[in-house]
Amino acid sequence: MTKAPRNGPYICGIDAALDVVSGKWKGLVLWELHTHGIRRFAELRRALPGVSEKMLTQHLRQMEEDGLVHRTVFAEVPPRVEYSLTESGAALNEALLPLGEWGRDRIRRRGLDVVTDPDTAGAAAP
Amino acid sequence: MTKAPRNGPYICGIDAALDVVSGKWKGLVLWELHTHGIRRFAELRRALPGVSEKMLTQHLRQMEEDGLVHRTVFAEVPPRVEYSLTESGAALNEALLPLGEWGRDRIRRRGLDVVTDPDTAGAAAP
DNA sequence: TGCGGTACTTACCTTTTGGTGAGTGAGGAG
DNA sequence: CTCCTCACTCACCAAAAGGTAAGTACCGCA
Repeated sequence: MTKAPRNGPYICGIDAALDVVSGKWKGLVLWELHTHGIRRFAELRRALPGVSEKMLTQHLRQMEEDGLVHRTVFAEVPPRVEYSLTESGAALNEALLPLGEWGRDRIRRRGLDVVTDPDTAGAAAP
Repeated sequence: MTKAPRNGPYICGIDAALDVVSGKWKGLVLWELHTHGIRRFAELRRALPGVSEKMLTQHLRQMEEDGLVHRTVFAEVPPRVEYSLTESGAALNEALLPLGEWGRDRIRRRGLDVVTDPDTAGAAAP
């Protein structure tokens, strides 16, 4: 049987929200799509340092199922697939902003490591 | 050697924040401590439907290490241990509020299941 | 005398998650 | 002619997360 779409039962809203963003790269995908609007598969892959193709497709499919991203396939050669945020995905991103700020604060206070790669540099990080 | 405290390297603040709240019950523990101020171990266990003792202690220890909760042990018989939020933990909770609202919205819109237990009923859920 | 409550720890097991490396099929660059 | 790019899929494996059941030491209650 195929994996059912995540559907609880949940204990509260945070529970439901965390279910949808938990996954090693989902937060980053959300942020990348937020800052760039539309991204192709390979662009996302390059933007996420260390992601495997399998995980990226897996996460993108789940996020599509969860109504967070649009997936548009162009019947071209070479193939082209574009991803962008749905309204719900954009709202989720908004809701994640305070969390990102808390995280940056925490990194500052505790002197934690941050990976800096050329793509991320220059853009305001969440 | 013991598990090192979570310390990145992180790609952004959301990354760091999600690292700290990811864990099946952490969001709920945070919320429970937020709404009640101080809770004992057994109270938390009863408040989280289905949590095992092992997971609860494990999560509480990690959260203590991460500076989210205070742990006060009373050298009494029977043993008494009280948990409460640190300043950082309280700030994290604040940062989670918009996320909780997004989650509740999602539950409403998609008609997802919610577990309702007597303890949670009556309090405003996150 | 035996049970339940207190806050755990430990050993063992299953489930979930993530990573690796290969294959696909057509076009464009060298 | 060969390699690279595109956007995947598939089979297999390793690690992490989580669950189960038992044991600990002491008390109050019946």
